[in-house]
Amino acid sequence: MLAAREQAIIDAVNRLLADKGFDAMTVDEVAGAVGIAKASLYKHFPSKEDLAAAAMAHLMQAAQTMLDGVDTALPPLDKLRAVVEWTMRLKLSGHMPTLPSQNSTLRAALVAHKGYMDGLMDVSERLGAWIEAAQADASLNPALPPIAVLYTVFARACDTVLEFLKMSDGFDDDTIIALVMGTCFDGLRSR
Amino acid sequence: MLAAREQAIIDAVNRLLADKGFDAMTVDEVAGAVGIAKASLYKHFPSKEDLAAAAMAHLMQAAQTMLDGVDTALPPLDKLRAVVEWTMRLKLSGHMPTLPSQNSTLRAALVAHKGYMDGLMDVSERLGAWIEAAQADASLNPALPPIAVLYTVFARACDTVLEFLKMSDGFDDDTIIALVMGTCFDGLRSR
DNA sequence: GTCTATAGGAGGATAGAC
DNA sequence: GTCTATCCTCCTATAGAC
Repeated sequence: MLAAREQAIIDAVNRLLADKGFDAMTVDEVAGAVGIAKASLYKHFPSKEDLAAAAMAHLMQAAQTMLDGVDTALPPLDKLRAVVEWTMRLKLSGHMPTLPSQNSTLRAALVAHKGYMDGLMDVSERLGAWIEAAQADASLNPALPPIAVLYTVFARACDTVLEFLKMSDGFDDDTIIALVMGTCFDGLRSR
Repeated sequence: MLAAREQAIIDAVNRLLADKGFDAMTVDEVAGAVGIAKASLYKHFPSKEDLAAAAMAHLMQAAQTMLDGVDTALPPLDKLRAVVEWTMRLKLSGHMPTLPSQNSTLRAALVAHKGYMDGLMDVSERLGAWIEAAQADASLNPALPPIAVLYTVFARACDTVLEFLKMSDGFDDDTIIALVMGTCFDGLRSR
């Protein structure tokens, strides 16, 4: 009941963060989307930053669930492909919250949020293991530092190419996914 | 004299936009950085959005100058590499202004700014010609729609991987450039 | 064109009743 | 825990003197 309400709040924050970003999102809008008063919102979450942190923690949970669902029999490179595709579909469908990387009070709220940090660590470690496995079987370029690969995967969540291609009509979501998956794993050059 | 002052304003805006982004940048900060009163600023530029548009127009001019300087004897793919490298070095050095892509009043100011739009068109067309030439000689993957390649090049200006790698110490700028140039053109997979 | 001073409004957060 | 009403700070923009 209380959990259900808080989940509704987090869902609204997720949508608004994906739509307009943290700065443009107002607490009034969140309250309006949930259908409660702003003061009630502040009984559940003490600040706007905490709202965003809760949404990001929820995103990490979703990521963990997705990782759990990846077929363990797949070659490691294909596991990574599945993750990148999931990330991009989330973004294309308007469910990927975006945060400004420069805002320091926001970063403070994020690192203070145990659920978010634990989720992020877990996701990073599991992806890191797949990356190293993919480099060990030489399907992934072994010359790349694993951390650079990890960040490149994470960056698909912020990729402006997706929205640009979505606006320049003529591409449906599947085509966009195929294109950006191609440039991500195979690069721009001919093979 | 007036031009010099306006150039100083634009330089300050450029730095602040690169540092904190449009929303976090305040007009007071811009005035303070230039060393004039806020009201004086508004005699030169009628709104905060116009400040940003002027900065972006200046960026387009810089891009055009850079394109002029690219050796015409280079193969088209290497011309594109030079552009991507220039973009990333600008970002790493803190001179790449970043604008929120969702802000509608800001977009209106941008499309209303003739200098910016003309510069953007010119840059896009010249890059487009290089992209098609690189696909014609098969150095660039001919299966990719040129517009997708163009956006992928533009996106290097917003790439979060650069700042992430810069923060996770152990990489200097040249190493970061080499890594991201590699993933951009050659992809994550082994060749 | 520069300044000081201020209008005007948006938005995060809170008081206090129920 | 929900509401209404309000506080207060910050920020864009302008008025008006010099």
